[in-house]
Amino acid sequence: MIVTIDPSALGPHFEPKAAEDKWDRLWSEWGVHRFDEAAAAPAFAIDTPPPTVSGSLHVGHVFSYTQTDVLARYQRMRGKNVFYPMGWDDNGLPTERRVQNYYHVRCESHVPFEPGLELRMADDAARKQPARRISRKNFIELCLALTAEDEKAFKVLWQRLGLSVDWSLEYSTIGDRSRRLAQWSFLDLMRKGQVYQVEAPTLWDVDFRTAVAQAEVEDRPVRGAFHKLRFAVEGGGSFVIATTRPELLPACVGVAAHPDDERYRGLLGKRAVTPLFRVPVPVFPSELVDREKGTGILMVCTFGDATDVQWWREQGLALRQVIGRDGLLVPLEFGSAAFPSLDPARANQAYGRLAGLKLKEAQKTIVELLRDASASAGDESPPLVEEPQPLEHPVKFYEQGDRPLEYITTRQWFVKILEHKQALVAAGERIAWHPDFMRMRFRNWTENLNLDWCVSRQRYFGVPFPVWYPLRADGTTDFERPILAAESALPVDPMSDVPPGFSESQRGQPGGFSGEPDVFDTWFTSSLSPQIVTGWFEKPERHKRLFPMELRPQSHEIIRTWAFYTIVKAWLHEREIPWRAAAISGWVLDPDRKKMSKSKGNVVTPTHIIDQFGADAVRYWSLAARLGTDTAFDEKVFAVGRRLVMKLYNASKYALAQSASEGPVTHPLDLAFLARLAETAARASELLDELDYAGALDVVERFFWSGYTDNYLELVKARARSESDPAGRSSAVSAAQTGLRVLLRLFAPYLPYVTEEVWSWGFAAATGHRSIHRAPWPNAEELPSSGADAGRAFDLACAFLDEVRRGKSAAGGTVGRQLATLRVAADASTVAALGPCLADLRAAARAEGELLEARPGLEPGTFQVVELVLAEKQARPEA
RNA sequence: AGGCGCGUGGCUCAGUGGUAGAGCGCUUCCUUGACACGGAAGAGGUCGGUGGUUCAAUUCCACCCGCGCCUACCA
Repeated sequence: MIVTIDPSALGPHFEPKAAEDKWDRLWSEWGVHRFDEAAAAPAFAIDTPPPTVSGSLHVGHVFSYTQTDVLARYQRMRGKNVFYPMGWDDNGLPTERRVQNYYHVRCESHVPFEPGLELRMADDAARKQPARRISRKNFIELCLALTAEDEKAFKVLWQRLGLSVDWSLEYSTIGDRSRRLAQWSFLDLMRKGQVYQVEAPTLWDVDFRTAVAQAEVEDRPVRGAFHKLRFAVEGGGSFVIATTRPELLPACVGVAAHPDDERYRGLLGKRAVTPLFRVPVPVFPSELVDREKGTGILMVCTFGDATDVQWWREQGLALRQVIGRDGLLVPLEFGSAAFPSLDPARANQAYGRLAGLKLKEAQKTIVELLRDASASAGDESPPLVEEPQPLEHPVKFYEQGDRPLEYITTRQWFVKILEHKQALVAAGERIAWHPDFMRMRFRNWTENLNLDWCVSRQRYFGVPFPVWYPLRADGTTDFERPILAAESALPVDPMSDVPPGFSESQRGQPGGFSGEPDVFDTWFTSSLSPQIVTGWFEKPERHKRLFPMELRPQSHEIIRTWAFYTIVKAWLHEREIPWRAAAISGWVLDPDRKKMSKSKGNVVTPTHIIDQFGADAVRYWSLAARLGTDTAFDEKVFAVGRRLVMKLYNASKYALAQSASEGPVTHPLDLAFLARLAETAARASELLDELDYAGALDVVERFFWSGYTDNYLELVKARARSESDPAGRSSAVSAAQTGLRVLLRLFAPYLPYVTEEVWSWGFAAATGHRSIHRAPWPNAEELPSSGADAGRAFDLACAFLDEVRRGKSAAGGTVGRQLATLRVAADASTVAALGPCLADLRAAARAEGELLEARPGLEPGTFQVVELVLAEKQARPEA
């Protein structure tokens, strides 16, 4: 197959923007990226990460999403029916925060709904006023409006990058379908007994006023101080504990020491008496106490940390919750059964100073109180033993929060995961992680779980629980008998919808009902992305066909959240893994090797980079980076990508400008070239099958530069326009174009625009595949079978040319310089092997005569310039 | 503190049980007929350190050092 085009009709350079606009339009028109519901071809389903649209766009998005796209495009060319959806993760706190800031509003559940409320972005003047209070329904409307805008911006970027997403499969995690499926998931988990609600100490963010899950917690180093407090012992004596949280002293319900610690053995079983509040608390032994830390004996409070919760449970200690949901110390009265004190009047006086304070203020105040008490107690037994000693220690924060998390007793819904630990670890082992060591992240996290999954959030913009509660005759809520929504009614909002068998007038009335005000953790919905896209119970046939999905691409920091919860859901609902393979991408780092993030202000926006270098070049940068590897942002790599695009464009222009009569590839050099190309294609396919797109790109690119443009095209240039050797000419042109046809397809997943552009010049019509992206991936059948070392003649010719170029350069000549004399030595087998290629070698070297002479002793395949004489410089003949 | 990953030319990164690779940058040269948004040639590395296994180690093993990430660490 020989195609001849008129190169003068083409511009000197590839124009990315024009090509991108044109092909985006045509691909959409032709449905190139559509999943075919009816096709018999095997499906390849990709569980794309729905990006959080309220974040800002940056090059990190470009990076990982392009890496997914290249695999989608490859599979499509392999003939797979590629299922490549895109979703938007819009529900959750980031959106709430963005809406609050953008419109300067706050959501309050009791504020009545204002129909038709329209707000604009708040200006400076508006921001000086207190935030406007609006209803939950209005607030959600604003969230939806703003995320719709954000989603548009993302979609524009995805399209500019050439992501071959099937946009007919677009979804969002707050959309009707996602809400219905999330609520259905909840009902299914209820049915299976995998979800429960309990009133218990839970990780709580006092600013957002919501519970959070273990996965959303991170440690941050915080400056604090050890305070040494003296406790009295009932019956006489005293001891000193060390604490970083003296403000929890009123919540102290016990004292713990190590059972083998000689210093405190005598105290075990007695009761200690707290300073200031004079509350007697039990002293008990625990192996968990670190004898080296502090004074080796500590106070147990409700609740300072996770160990306090554990001791409280194990020892059956009293509950004295002093921290409120808002992070302020709650008002309370000592002297009752819950707050016994040997001196209630004094305790109440002390606590009176603390109630209503923020934690930090409370700490300051209590230290003052202790100091005063110490002054009046004299040297004998001061409650505050010495001045606080500063230290830095890790403290748990909600990852989006600003103040430390507290354990606060609230009623929350949990999904059982602890009892499935082993099964979940086993499920993780069945997934092919790329790179493989990422499976360790999953295993470590899963094995070390110590809390069930808290799925309820006291927030607004999220998927509501499909649950109501009956109200007793006395108006109290009966949480033990939740009323579940009917499956056919989903999605429901219990705050505005009415449970079966009730009427709206009974809302909040004794004997009536109340809606569950909480929403799901956003991961509760996001973890259903495979079910959302495949259709699950709505489209059981399609779900069966696509689930488990083939591929989940995502980055490593959300293995413990998104990957983990998705595996949890697949297991709990269907005893299945959600996908067969996970491709874990790295991060984009700024040039100083810091992770790019909006908060650091080091974000590079992708749009101007695409304007400057073109989408293909930007894709090249993303695709040269291997899975799991972080990459520093470096504009030079975009330039390299652009260079490749230009080279591909120009080499194609040249190859397609050749003409010859149709004829088979017969020349040994051409056959050898195609043999090496066949090996390259085979190797690239192997690597892509292992998801190693970067390795495949490296292989293809190397062959393109060095094999195709630097050497092969130079070697056959003369023969390809020979008037005297029509068969040789046909062979050369045919091989050069076959090579191009293969290389273009090998590059197509990486550089979709330039390859499509070139393909359209002639190959589209000649092959009958109007888009290269639906053309078959190069396979062994279309290239001459490569026997053992079938490519040797090509390697030798390249090595010869290399040696001649070196010799010319050393002699002060340039590549194109004619040679008066050229004699090159090689061993006899090499000379013999190159016999049929001599004419090509002469032309490429710009030399006459025999060129090659056999010399014993030389390594086969190596060449040695014996004599090289530059010809006189000739004026170029006028054209 | 544990786990994982990384340490290769100035920079970014491939790679391999048998005399070190690429791109960028650098030096020199070239507007030759696909390409100056290009091309040719060249300089540049005791492959983090110390031991071990081996005929042979940058590659395998052990230990150590440095960096990064994940997890744990709130008394």
